[in-house]
Amino acid sequence: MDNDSALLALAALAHPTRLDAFRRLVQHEPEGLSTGQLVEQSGLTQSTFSTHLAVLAKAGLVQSEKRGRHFIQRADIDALRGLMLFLAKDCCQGRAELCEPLLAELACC
Amino acid sequence: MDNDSALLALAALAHPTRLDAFRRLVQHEPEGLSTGQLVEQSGLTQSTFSTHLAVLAKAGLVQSEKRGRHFIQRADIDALRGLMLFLAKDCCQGRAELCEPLLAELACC
DNA sequence: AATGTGCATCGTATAATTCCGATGCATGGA
DNA sequence: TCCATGCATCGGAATTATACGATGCACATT
Repeated sequence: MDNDSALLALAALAHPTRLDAFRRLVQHEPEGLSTGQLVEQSGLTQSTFSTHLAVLAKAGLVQSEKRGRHFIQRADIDALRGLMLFLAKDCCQGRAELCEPLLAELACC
Repeated sequence: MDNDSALLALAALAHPTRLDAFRRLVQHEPEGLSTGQLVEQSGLTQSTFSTHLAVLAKAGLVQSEKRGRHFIQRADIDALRGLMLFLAKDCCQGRAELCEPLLAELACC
């Protein structure tokens, strides 16, 4: 993941509605959720939520698959992983001692 | 790190100038960099950069320490770690299989 | 005490984001 | 074929972010 992609991903997640939707999608991997279900839970208008979804999609964090009349939205775990690796590089490059506590905490899951 | 703090941190990093400054500060841990050095490299006005720095500080990602007439800025690695753990929880909660590749890639550093 | 340096903050102009209703398009069912 | 559903997209209004110059304050030097 390059700098621009990371910026897109960070901006996409830096909004309550989008962060919430993304988390819900991750929790519903790998089945995904329909756009309607996400809209309903968000409390926003369908059109408003649709633009939020487009931001997540443009950042590569969410991918949609057409299933009949519905769209199934799915979180792209690889993209999340890419973002985390990008952030990790910031603190790990040449200085592993900064990241070891992170690895220790991650190991618990 | 709770949801609101994560949103602040994500928004703080979701800007080219701030992401760049934060990365430079991480690379200069633990000595830090003076505000002036950061301003000079950013190519922006001192006042503009100062507001960016305030955003990072409000998000807890950067802490400043007064040293004479200068301010030494330092990246808060714990805050970065907190953000990464927050993101990791999204993909690891109850589903470790999603995170194992992440751990494998992080292990290299 | 007087001056210069380093930074925060205020005021303001411009750009971007966010939100909604309205509209349009494609699909599935009557 | 005709209608209803699910979603994207357009247009516009309100809010927020971004950038700058000007100003003010604190500290160090002279």
